[in-house]
Amino acid sequence: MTGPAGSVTAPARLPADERRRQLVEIGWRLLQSRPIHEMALDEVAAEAGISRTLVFHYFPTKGDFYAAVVQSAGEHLLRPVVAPEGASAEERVRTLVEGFVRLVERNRASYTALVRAAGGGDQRVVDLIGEIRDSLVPKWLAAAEWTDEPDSGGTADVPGRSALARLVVRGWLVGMEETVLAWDPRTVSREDLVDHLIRSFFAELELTRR
Amino acid sequence: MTGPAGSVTAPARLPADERRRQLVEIGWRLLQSRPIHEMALDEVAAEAGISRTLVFHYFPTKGDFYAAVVQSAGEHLLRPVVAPEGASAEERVRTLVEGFVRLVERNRASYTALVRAAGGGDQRVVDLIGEIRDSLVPKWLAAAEWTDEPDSGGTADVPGRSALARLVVRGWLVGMEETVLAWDPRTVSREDLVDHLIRSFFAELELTRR
DNA sequence: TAGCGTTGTTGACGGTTGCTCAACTAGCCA
DNA sequence: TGGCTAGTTGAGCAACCGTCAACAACGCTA
Repeated sequence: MTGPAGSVTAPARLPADERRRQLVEIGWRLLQSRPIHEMALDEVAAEAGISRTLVFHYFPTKGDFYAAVVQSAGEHLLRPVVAPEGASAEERVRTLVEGFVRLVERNRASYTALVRAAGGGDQRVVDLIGEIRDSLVPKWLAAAEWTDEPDSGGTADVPGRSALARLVVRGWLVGMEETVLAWDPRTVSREDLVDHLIRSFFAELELTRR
Repeated sequence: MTGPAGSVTAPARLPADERRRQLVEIGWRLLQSRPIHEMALDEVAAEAGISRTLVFHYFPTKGDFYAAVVQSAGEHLLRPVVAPEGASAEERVRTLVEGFVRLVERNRASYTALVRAAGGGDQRVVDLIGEIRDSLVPKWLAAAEWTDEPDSGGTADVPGRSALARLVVRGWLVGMEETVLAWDPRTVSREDLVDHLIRSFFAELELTRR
């Protein structure tokens, strides 16, 4: 009903990759206002000023489109959360934690939308979010300067204690996600939250040592 | 294609509450084989041997039905996880952790289905899962014999340090959920997992103390 | 300029599903 | 017999996913 956002004239003829990017960008924008399974491809098409059929031309199925959106969203959201190069373990972890808290503070809608998408039903999307989480584990382990004990006998088949560490860090990350999302600044100060998360991370890691 | 599970004859005329229970039970069963938003009410109706319309008679909307299913599932799954009365804090927490691990081991499909439903889109369902999680927090705090420090000045408006404890436990619970679900017995032994979770819980709690 | 292939684009159609409405039917009591 | 209550249903509407065959703009060659 409302005219297309960009050009008011006839829908421009776009090269494939640009159209793809445009659609993903629109999907990402829409995802922030409604849960993923309530976003109809009709809406996306209308927003882009093209026919629904064209969307299916670029993304053979709804799930493919959602997967592309989630993938892109994950990258954009998590890119700014990085640990500084030359700093102590404590300082690096602090930077990561604060980066994440800031991310949630600034993009709450986007982030919950992304996480919520994990349950959206489409298996590809669920797996994708799992992979994104997995990819975060080494980042955090590296920030804490955690090194696998070489004498623990870790191999591909018989992993050492690091398997526990990775598992634990993954769980801790999800817990932190939940904690920050459920956090109410009126009952717990930002400082207390960040401090606790940092110490909690190191404590958790230390517990896996023996 | 396959005939109805129960009676082969004409669909029995059931009293309202029984029909409700039957439908919820069917929904619960179906939920274990497919994600929640892929479960069509058609299927539920067919399984019960009644018309789709009748389902809408009992549950005015799809969301209402899902909410009922999730509610019931949550209760059934978590009921057996309880801490023994006269035991040490350590022993009580150990029982809870082991109860939960056993729950996941035995009902992996059901449990993932339940958790996955948290992102299913319907706001009622999301809230419901949140409430279920909230309801677990006091259970775990009690098991650890955690008492709010009376001098910390906690009131309804200005909660004491216990607000942090509750928040942290909530996050920890979600993390544990994730950890146990992602756990692979071939790389981490059951014993190591349980031990770590117990110590992690107490450590986390202790960290909120100061 | 005409011809032709490549590629972005579309309208129309089919099938499924959430949800509504008016009506039918089985029991039960006067 | 009549009538009320309560469980149940078929038909139909609207929204949405996905398919198919065709149209239209652009580049290339002659």
